[in-house]
Amino acid sequence: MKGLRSGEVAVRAGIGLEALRFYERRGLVPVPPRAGNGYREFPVETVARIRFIQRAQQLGFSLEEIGELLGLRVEADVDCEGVRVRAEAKLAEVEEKIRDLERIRSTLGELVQTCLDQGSSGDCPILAALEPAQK
Amino acid sequence: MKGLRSGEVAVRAGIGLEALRFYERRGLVPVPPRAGNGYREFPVETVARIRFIQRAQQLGFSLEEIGELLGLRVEADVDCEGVRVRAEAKLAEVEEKIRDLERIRSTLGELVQTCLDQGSSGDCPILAALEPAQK
DNA sequence: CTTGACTCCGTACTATAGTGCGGGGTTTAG
DNA sequence: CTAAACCCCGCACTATAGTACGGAGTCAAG
Repeated sequence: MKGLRSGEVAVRAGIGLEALRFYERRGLVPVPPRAGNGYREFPVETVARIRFIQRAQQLGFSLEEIGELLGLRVEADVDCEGVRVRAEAKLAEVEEKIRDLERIRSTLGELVQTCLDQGSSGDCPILAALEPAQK
Repeated sequence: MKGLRSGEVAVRAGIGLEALRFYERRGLVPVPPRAGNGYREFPVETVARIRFIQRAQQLGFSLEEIGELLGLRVEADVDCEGVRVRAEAKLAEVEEKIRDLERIRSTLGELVQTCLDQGSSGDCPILAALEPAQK
């Protein structure tokens, strides 16, 4: 078999044609050889490659980071430690983001509660809280 | 007093000149009158307005949403309920984002742990987990 | 009166992850 | 043989929140 055409790859991986081209330009998907007519002939592994990208994205890695991750998987010898270190860094990032959002959640929750408590008397406590000491 | 000049406003609010122009274009900061020389003369409240924007941003509101929030504060009568409803919606969004990140955190945590457990024997469990059933 | 600081404006660029478009060539089914 | 369906490419555009640039006008000090 000669390989998959772009549309085939896109359908199997569940992405758009344009996204496939985009990944190719970004170097996330190896540039495939061309058939006589200029059509790209993707090796079947390309689909797996794209699924890898999708899963890594779901874990919060950016395309650039995914590129690095893929780069650590060079030739036969995989730099497992490098991968782990990156996963740990991403984990720390995610944890920090969770802390940020928790702070936001509690502030927002308090604001809403205050608003509910006071009923429709006086002025909006939410806007008041956002306002600096009004002149 | 005639009002503040752009640089003055930017310094007091702790933003850049360009950001101020940007907020003005977006309608987040009311278009100020001009002095004879064409310079903008900002009312002092502009600084408070920008601080409002900054705080709302810290709570996760986008500039567009902040625009809506500001719009609810029309004339004398503030639509407190409208504000609360939006705060509640934002709270729900934040909570969902937290849940997403928690899922990510646990997956990432497990991957890292597996990697640490298995030492440097065999292949990288993290990459393996991202890889679909390898051909 | 010149220099430096400040202001104006429109335009373009940054990062992220794609999407959409138009014009062309190719392949396949009827 | 023709028409639909597929493929190619480059370029432009989406959203978000600004930042940067270049040229020009203005203002205050020396």
